[in-house]
Amino acid sequence: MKGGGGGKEPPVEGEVSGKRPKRKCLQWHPLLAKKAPDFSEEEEEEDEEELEKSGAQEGECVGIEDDSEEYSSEQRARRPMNAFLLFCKRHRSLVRQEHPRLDNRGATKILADWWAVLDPKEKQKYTDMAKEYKDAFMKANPGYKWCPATNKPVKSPSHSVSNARKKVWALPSNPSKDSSVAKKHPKTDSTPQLNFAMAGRNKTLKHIHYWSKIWISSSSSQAGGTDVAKHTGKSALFQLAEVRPPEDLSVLNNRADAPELPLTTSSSSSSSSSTSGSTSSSPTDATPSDLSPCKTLKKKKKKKENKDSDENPASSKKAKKRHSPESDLDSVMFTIEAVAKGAWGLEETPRKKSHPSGSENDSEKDTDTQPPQTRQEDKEPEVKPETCGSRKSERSCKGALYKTLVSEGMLTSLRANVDRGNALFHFSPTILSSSQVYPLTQPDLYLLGKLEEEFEKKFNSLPQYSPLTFDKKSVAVTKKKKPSTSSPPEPPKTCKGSSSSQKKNLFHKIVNKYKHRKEKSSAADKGDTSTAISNCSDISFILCSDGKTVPVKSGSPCVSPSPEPQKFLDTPVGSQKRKARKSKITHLVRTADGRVSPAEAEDKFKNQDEKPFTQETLCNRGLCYNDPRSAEADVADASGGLPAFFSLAALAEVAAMENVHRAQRAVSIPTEGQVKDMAPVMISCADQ
DNA sequence: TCGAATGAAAA
DNA sequence: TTTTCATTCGA
Repeated sequence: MKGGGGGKEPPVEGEVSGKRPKRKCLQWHPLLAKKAPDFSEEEEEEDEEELEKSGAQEGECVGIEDDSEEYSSEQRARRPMNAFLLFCKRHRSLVRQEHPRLDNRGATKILADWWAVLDPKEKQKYTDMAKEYKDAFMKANPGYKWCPATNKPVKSPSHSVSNARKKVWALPSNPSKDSSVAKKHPKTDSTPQLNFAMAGRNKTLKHIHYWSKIWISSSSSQAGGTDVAKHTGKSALFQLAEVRPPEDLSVLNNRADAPELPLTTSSSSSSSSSTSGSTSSSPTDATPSDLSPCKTLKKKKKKKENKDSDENPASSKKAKKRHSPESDLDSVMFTIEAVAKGAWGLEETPRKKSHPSGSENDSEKDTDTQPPQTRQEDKEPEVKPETCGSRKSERSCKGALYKTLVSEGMLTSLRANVDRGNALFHFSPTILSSSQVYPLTQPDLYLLGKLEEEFEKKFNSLPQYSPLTFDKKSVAVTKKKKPSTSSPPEPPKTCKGSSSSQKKNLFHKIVNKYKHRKEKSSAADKGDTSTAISNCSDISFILCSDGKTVPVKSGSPCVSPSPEPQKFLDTPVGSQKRKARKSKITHLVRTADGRVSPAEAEDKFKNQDEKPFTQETLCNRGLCYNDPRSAEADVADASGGLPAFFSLAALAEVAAMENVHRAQRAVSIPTEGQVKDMAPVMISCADQ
């Protein structure tokens, strides 16, 4: 089953261990941000050690292992997945199920098709999730750079950066070196140390805290959170518990007054958008930890270039650097406090869970099954917070929480996740094991587990469409796209000439791409012939001259921006995207008079061939595909002579509102039937 | 290790 | 404007 999709990273990674897996970046985990166990077991162990160290030592950095150094250096968090990737992750298995023989590439194509067809609303869900994910990530890793840039830090494996090790959490900061980066970070060892100091469990806690909030908030907002919410709350408690260090505790005490959780705020906002921005500007400025994640290496070029120099983190600058650990602690403290006050609970509002919880008493229901203990525990969660005020209590709380979790089944789930390894955030066994050794307490683990679960739940909550559905939809779209192969577009690519080699690669890629497409398309065609699109969403988006889009229901009349032919936005063009720059690619659309611009036409025409369905079909179905990407679709229309509308996914919503205003000019969109009659309207991206 | 997709960020 | 890299995993 689905398992296919699932992945199976683990095995591979393990092997890789020797080499680095492809991914140099560690997978980012909300909690651990850095520690992902991507690497081999050994690495994992190292990680553990690191963790331990950090945790235990907290301040100290001890280089544990040399290896670790490398490791550490590499330890960059992996960049967060974007909406599409989330979508792929969620649906790849389905695709594979349907098309067992299909390789990932093929699956990816299909997914792309699905994505293209995906209802904007649905897409938005993924987008939101991605955003949330990213925001959280950024918070966790303030200085994170997607691309190390030039960097290259990449260090060759050989060299080790002793510092790196230390850093572990810290900065991997950027080793980077790049000027830009470097500037930001202080770089020096000292820095690392600082970070390091923070690190350890504090950091971990921080992350946890952060995530808890985020998820909680989100969960609350979303339905997903039912149980989760509740759990989350607990998790908060856990956090408290974790803060075992007397210091922390003391802090707590001090902080008693802390108002609400700052994090909370942020988290809430996260949904909106502020996050990243806030982050950067955030008071703490935490830049510090940037992990330069990606820096990775990957690229060959870079590697060669290399790195050595890079290594050093030289960056001196660092004005920002720092993120004070304190701040982190503070946040934790706040959280704790809040928890103690019970605020947390409020926030969480785990109400959903409340049902159950509601019982705590009610819990019995669930618990019936379970041992009596469970019940007690259930209650505890809520109660605990208060209790937790002091250390002792905390511990007790932990225990209680732990129990609770167990009783609730969290534990199980956690394990399950681990086993699966598919969780959105992978908890590697390492972590688990580490937990034992490591300062992380079971509760911590649970907490993590919860978070993960929450995350996963969210992830799971994302709609997952049945292949059939997509097939139907996609079929139409797909066909359109795939056909393109016939003519080699241009390879577009304007490559700057960057390196000839690159060009070659590019060229090669393109060629292959085409090949695949052809194959694929053919295959696809075979497979699905049906064109039923019934499922398709009926909403289309029209791009306004100003670039905004207006959503329209196929059935209902709409306004179009201007009668004039517009250009299409640069929106990406399906698979072709990579081939040609969006901007370069012209989508053609039909103007009112039905003409299509030549260039555009070419591309489209290519596609046309294959596309079986005409607009009618679509229209009939009530759908108008306008995939931005699939210019082809347009083309198809062209061929069909039917008008096509382009739907813009994401932005549409927002734009829509505005557009509406503009509607005056807009031309109403014809219904299917109308459409037929009407000449197709092209929408141009450019205002011109 | 590449590739296939999309998307976000960086150079 | 172009390049990287995030996920997945067969080839």
